[in-house]
Amino acid sequence: MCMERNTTHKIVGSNAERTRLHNRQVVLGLVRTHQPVGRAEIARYSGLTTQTVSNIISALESQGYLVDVGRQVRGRGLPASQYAVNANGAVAMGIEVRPSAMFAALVNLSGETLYASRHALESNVPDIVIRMACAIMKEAKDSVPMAAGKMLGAGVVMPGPFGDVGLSGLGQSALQGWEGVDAAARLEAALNVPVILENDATAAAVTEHVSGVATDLGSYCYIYFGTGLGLGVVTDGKIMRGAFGNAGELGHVVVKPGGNLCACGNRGCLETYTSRLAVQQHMGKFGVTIDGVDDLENLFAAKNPHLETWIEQAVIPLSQTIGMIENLFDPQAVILGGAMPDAILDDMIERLILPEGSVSNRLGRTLPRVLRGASGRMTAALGGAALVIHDTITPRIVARS
Amino acid sequence: MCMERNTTHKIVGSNAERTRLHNRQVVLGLVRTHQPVGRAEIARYSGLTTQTVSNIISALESQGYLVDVGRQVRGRGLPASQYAVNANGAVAMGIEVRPSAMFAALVNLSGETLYASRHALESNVPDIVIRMACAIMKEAKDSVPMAAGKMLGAGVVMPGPFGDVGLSGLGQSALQGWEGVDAAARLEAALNVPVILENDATAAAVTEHVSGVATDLGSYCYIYFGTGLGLGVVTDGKIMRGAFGNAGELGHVVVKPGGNLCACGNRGCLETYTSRLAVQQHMGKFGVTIDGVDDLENLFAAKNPHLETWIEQAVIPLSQTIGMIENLFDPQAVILGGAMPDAILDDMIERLILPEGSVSNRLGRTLPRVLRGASGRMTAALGGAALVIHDTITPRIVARS
DNA sequence: CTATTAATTCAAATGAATTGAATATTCAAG
DNA sequence: CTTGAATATTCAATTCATTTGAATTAATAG
Repeated sequence: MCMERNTTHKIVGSNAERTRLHNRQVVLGLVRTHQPVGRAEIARYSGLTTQTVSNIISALESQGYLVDVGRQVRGRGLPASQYAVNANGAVAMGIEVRPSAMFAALVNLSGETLYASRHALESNVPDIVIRMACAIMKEAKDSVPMAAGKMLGAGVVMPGPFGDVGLSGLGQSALQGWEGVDAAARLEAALNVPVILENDATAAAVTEHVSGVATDLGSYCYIYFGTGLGLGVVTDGKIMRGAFGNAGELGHVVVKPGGNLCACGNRGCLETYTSRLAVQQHMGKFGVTIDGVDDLENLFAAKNPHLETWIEQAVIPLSQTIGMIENLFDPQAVILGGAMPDAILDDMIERLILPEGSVSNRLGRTLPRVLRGASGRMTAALGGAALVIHDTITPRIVARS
Repeated sequence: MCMERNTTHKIVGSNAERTRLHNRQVVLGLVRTHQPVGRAEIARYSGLTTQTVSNIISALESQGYLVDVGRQVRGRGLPASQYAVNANGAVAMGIEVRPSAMFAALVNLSGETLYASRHALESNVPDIVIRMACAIMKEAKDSVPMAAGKMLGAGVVMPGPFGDVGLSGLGQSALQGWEGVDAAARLEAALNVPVILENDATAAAVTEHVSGVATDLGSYCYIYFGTGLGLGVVTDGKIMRGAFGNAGELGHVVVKPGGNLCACGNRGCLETYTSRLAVQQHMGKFGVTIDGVDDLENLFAAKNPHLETWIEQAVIPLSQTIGMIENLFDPQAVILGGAMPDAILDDMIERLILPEGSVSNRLGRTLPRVLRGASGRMTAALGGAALVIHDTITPRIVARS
C-alpha cells in the first residue's frame, strides 16, 4: 500500500521541437556509446545528415554536454574532430526512500559519484520525507559547488509495488501516509527540479546502462536483491514498467509449488529461498543476526558454513529463475546485483547451474549469460540518478533497421 | 534450428518525413480506438493542432483509410464531422508456415477475414515454401478483386525459436533448410510486398489488438496454445521481441522442479503439463488419439472424463504461470487462446485459481484478470495479417503524459 | 606536386507543424 | 426571433528543424 504511480502512457503527436529533442538525445546517446567519435561518423550511425549532426554537436558542446577531444588522423581526408561526453557537464540527484532512512547520491554524466549520504528518518510520512529531500538536495549542492546550474533532475526510488494490490502491505517495505499521494508532483514542487519516481530494481538496471556492465546492451534484465527481490527489465533500450508500474515483482514468482509459505499468501515464492530476507531467516536459525551488507560480507569471508549451505540451496531456485527470465525476455544478459556483497554474488554466479533448455543457451555467444552488476547499499540511490541521466541520453523512438 | 531473425534495432534520427509518418499513425490509431470521432477531438487526444489533424484526416480520407460517417450534433457549436476507419481501405496477408502445411488469410483493416486457405506442403525447404507463398498470394488476390492496390504487406508466421539455441530442434516444429536464410528478405523479394516475420504467440497477441479483446489495451500478455506454448507480450503498445526475437518461450518455463522430463532436457516444463502436446499424451494413455482441434472439441462436448481430469490438472500450473506473468509483466490482462477449442479455454479460465499474491490482484479492477482470445487453427495466420495492420496503425513514439 | 578522399561549414531550400484570423453551425439567453 | 457564446473547421502566413548542394579545409596516394 504505497502512493499511486501515474504510468498512463499517452500517444502524442510529433512536431519540429520534439524532433529536435529526439535528435539531440540520439546524438548524445551515440556519442556516449562510441566516444571518442567525430561528427560524420555520428551522422552515419544516426541516419541524420552531417549538417544536422554538426549543428547538434555544436549546441551540445556549447551547453557543456560534450567536449572536443582533438582531431584523430585516420587515413585520407580531413581528420575528424573527436567528441566525448563531458563527465561533469551535468549532474543528477538520486534519492532512495526507505522506511527508516534516506540514501542520496549526486552523480555526473559519466556515472561518477560526487556526493553520497545517509540520513535517518524518524517517520516516513510525506511531509517529513519531502522536507528531508530538500535538505539533502541543499547539502549536495553545497558540497559540490560545481553542480550549480547543472542539475538535470532527481530520481526518487521508493519501495514498490505501487497502488493497492495483492502484494501490498507485506510489512517492512511499506511507507506510511503515501496512499493516493502524487509523490512525483509533490517532490517536483518541493525540489524545484524534474522528478522521476521508480522502484529499486528498475533504477539499478538503469545504473548498469549509464555506467556499468550494460553500457552496450539494449536488452537485459537485472535481478535486484533489495528487501525483497525485484527484476528490472530493459528491452530495446526501453524500460519496461508494466501497465501500473509494478512489473518485475520477481520475489513472488512461485518456484516450488507447495513450498515455503510466503507473507503474500502464496507458497514457494522465490523470495522465501533467495533473498536477503531468506538469508537472514536461515542464519537466524543458527543464532546469527544480520544487520547489513557488511555482516554478510564478514560471514562469507570467514567461510561461515551455514552461509555456504544457504548459498548452495539458494542457487538452485535462482538458476531456475534465470532460465525462466531468459525464456520469457530473451535478454542479452541477466545481471545480478543489489544489497548483497560482491563476493557472494560472484560466488552465486559461479555456482549457478543454468538450464540447457533456454533460448539464451545459444551457439557462439560471447557475453556470459549472467553478469554481476553494481552492488552495495547505495545502488538504488545511484540508480535514481542514473534514471535521470538515462532520460536525457536515451531517445524514445527506436525504429527497426 | 530455424532461420535467423534480424531483430537489430537501430537508433535513428527523426526528420519532417518521419514526423509526418508518425503523426499519420497517431491519428489513424486514435480514430481506430475512438471511432466515430471528429477532427477536433483527435487534436485534443493527440496534442496536435486541429489544423494538423485536419490535414492528416483529409489525406487519410482521400487515400481511403478513413471514411466520413456524417456530422454528429453534440451540444453547441458546429457539429463535428465524424470519421471511422474504412474497413476495406486496406488489406494485409497473413501466412503461417508449419512443417507440413501453410495457412493463409487475407484480412482488412477491421480484421475481417476476406479469404482463408490451407495448402499442404510436401517439403518445407525455402524454395518450396516461397513458391507456395507466391501462389497463395495470387490466389488470394484473385478471389478478392477489391484488394487490388490495397495490399499493405504480408505477415509470415514461422515456428520459433529463431537461431541456434538450446531449445532448437525439439522435433515437430522445426523447418528444414532455413538455417542462416534471411527469410524476410527472400519472401519480400518473391512476394513483392513488405514482409514481417514473427512467431505465432506474438502474432496472435497482435490479432487481439487489431480486432479482439485487446483493442483498448496497451499492455497485455497472450498465452498461445500452439505446438508448444508461447507468450506474446505487448507493453505500452509495443511488441516485446527480446534481443534475438525469441522472447516468450513460455512452454519451457519450469513450473515444477524435478517434475516431468521435457524434450528440452529440463524437468517440470510447463509444456509437459499444459499444452496441446500434454493433452495428446494424456489422452493417448487412454487410447484416445487427438488429431486436431475438432477432436478435442468433440471430446469436451461429450464430457470425456479423461479430458476433464486433464483440464483439472492442467489448470494448476497454468494458474501459477499466470500469477508469474502478472508479477513479471504487470499487464492489464492475460489472454488465453490458440489451437484449443473455445469451450475448453472458457472452462480452463473458469477453473483457474489465480494467486492472491499478485500485483494484478488489485482493488477496484473492472477488467477480468484473464480473458479468452481468438482461437482456432487460423489464429496464427490471422495474426500475421494483424501484425501488418498493427504496423500501419500504431506509432512508435510513446511519451509519458 | 597534384589528384583524391574525407570532414566540415555555408547558404538556400524544403517540408511539416504552428499560429492567428475567418467562417460555419448550433445552443442558449433575452 | 434575434443576438451572443461555444465549437468545429478552414485559410493564409509563419516558424522551426532538417535537408540539399556547393565551397572549404586537410590529409594521403601516386
